[in-house]
Amino acid sequence: MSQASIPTYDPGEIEPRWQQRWDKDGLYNSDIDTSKPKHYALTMLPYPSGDLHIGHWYAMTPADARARFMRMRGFNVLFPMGFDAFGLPAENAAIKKNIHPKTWTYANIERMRLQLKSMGGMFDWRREAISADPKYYKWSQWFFTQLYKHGLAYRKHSPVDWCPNCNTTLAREQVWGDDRHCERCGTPVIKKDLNQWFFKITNYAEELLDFSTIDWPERVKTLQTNWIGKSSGASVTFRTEQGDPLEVFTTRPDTLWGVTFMVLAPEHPLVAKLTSATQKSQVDAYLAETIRQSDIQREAADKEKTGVFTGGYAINPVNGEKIPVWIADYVLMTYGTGAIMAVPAHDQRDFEFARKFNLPIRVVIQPAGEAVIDPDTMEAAVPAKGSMVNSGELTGTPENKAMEKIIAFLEAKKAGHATTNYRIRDWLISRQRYWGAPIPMVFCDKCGVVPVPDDQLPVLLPDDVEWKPTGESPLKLHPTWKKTTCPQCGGPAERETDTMDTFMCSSWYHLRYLSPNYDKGPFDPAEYNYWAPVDVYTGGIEHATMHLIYTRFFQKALRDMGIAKGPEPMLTLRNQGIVLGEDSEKMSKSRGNVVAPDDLVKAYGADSVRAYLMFFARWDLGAPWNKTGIDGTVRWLRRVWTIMQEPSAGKSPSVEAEKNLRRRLHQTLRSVTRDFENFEFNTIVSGLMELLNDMQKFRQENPGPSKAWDEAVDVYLRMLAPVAPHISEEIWSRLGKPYSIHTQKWPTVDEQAAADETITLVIQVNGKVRDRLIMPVNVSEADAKAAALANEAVQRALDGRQPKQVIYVPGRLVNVVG
RNA sequence: GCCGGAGUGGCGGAAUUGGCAGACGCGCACGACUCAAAAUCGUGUACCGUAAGGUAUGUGGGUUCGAUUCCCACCUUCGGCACCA
Repeated sequence: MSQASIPTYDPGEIEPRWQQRWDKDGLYNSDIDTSKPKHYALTMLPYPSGDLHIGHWYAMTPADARARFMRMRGFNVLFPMGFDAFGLPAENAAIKKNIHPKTWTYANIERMRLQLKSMGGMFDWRREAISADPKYYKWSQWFFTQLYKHGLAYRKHSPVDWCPNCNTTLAREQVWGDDRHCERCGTPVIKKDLNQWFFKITNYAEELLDFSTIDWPERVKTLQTNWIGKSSGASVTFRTEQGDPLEVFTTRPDTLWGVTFMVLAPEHPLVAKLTSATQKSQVDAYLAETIRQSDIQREAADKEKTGVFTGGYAINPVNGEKIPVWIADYVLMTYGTGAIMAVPAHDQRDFEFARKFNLPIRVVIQPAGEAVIDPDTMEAAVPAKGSMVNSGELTGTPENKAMEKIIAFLEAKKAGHATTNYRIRDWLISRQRYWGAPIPMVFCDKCGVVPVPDDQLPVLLPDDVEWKPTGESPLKLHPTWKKTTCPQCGGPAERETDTMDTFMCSSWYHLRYLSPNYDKGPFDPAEYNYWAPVDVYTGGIEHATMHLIYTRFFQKALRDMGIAKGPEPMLTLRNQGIVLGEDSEKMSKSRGNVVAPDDLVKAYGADSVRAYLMFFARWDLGAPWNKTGIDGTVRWLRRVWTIMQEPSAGKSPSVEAEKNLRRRLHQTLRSVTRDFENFEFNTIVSGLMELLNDMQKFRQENPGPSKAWDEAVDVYLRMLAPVAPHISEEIWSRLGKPYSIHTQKWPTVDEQAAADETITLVIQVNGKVRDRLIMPVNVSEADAKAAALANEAVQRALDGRQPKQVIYVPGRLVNVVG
């Protein structure tokens, strides 16, 4: 057989053929097998938007390669796939094209499933779960009622964020940026007062800060930590003149003697009672103005302070002083207690307010050794670092004792105590949209709010609905759907007409994958006990303070309700970056810079696309797409194709040549193995490219039969298999090796073969490289130093000077200092 | 303002623990094959310099025999948070 008899590499023929074979053989079915360690690998489930995007490929193919690697390493790997099928885009597309959201969604799923299959992934499709499927959302609803029964779901009338474009409320996590825009569509949100369902994620604020049992990226942990926003301080209770308790939260209770006024949020419940007759018209005018302004205007940090005096006073519990109470919109009702004690000497915001309204300023913290601060001439609040002064019986307390002493003082006076505040708010779960899981609650005039009993779940989403948005839940406008009977008393009742945030569905999908058809519970306990938790989770960082915080909350809630075990749902998390368009901008249809994976597969084959996506950027960073770059991986796979299949004929290699080949082979195996473990996909491919270059050179010089060559081909194909599953399977089969390459063992590094026999000894003078010498690996220190000192380039660089010192790093270098 | 990521050739990037900076690939240039082109193969490719050599990992310092790597102070950029008490 000559080279001419090796057919041309034709991925278009090879790839579908193997995909069908694997499918037919159930090669990627994962079943419980207690004889093997399990490995649950998961990528964030896609939304069925219509077409598989290059971003999906970028997320999924390296994850698939790693799952395959783990399988070859002897793990029983589960790598499932499904669809986050509820959500707004379905409704929006349906409105635009006048098709039912369900039709649109399921047609897209069909399409995307085929596209996913073209990737050659090792998905176990028997485990596919679709969140819009009643047998799925039955359990989303069941979880809702469970949370309700355990006091973790509640309904509250409050001001909430509303997206006027999406026509629905949003959770705080789904409102982004300076201009407080909707995370989905970018429209700035407005406030509305509505009765909405919430999940008590705040109950878990403290526990969510604990990442000690999981291996997650620092970035995600930081984002979540910032989001949770823990601050420690004290709760201090002032009293109004009328005797009402007026509680504030402060991180600096040691500045209590510096309080010269108090400020309430305009919405604070005590405002009306505190307002004096003379101030009433001013207060009312301010309240009216505040309501008129948007949140964005109100919360702009650079805005000049505004506010009015209520005419009322409060008593400072530490010294009995009577201090004026103001209202101002820089105090937010949504944080702390909606009231603050103002310490203008040591807080810049309070300082600005005091200067503007001529309120007194009193310094109560004095830095050691600095000039005494004059409140009349100071131009900004001074940092409260130093000993307490002007603070009654606590005057003189040093900084490091201040907190401890003031807390004890407050507790003794029963005026306050140490406490912690969190920025995170409860998760608003209600959505005024059609294409979601109905919230399974019933309102009865007699019995109040009643959860739908388990045996009446799921509460089915009706198909015959006017799903165009009106600002009201489409289910509310359905003529009959909401009418029901009370599960408790049997009397007439109405259903909740809001649907759930789709992040509810995605909070537990990793559990549904385990047994998507199980009907006695959300998941089959046998499957759960074997597979859970997720070992490796991969996806985008944009979910750091949405999905990734919700799903952690969900796991903790399930654990506390006795439904699941363990504190965390996903043990290891890795984020991929973003593939930008060739113009370095985010890919979008309107920019016309979208790269379509289908076209790439058609032009180059899935294996080349997979390899290129792993190779072209650091996976965690992403990069702009480069059209010509893929030629590199295409050429590489073509060369693999011919070199691996070239029959042996001619001169056989020397023992030395074989030894060198094996050394390179096993060194590469070592690095590729390590890189797979570390999610360093780009160097896996470059390592394989380098080895191929070496193998090609070897083969050009030694085309004859060789055991080492056969070994190299065998090991090379195994290493290639996770990256390029089709071509490796095809060559493997054409070489007459047993089906399937994907069930073969990952090769073991022969450390002896991988060991270097010679080293390149770097010869430096004063840290600058002057020469490189090939030396035996076991060269003695004396010999290495002697060789360096005798070196011509070293002598030239020394220029007659005597070496002061000679540094020897075994196996690496000699540095002559002189 | 606070927190975090990232700054290395024309481009994407590589460099176990502080020890050969620029692997691998793209692009480019030249050459081979070809009537020609594509494909393929080969050679070269950080910068300055004819060379010896010198200069280079965002900037400026420091530690060290030796720094892309460690420390300090900055700059740029991306992301998050922010009148959060």
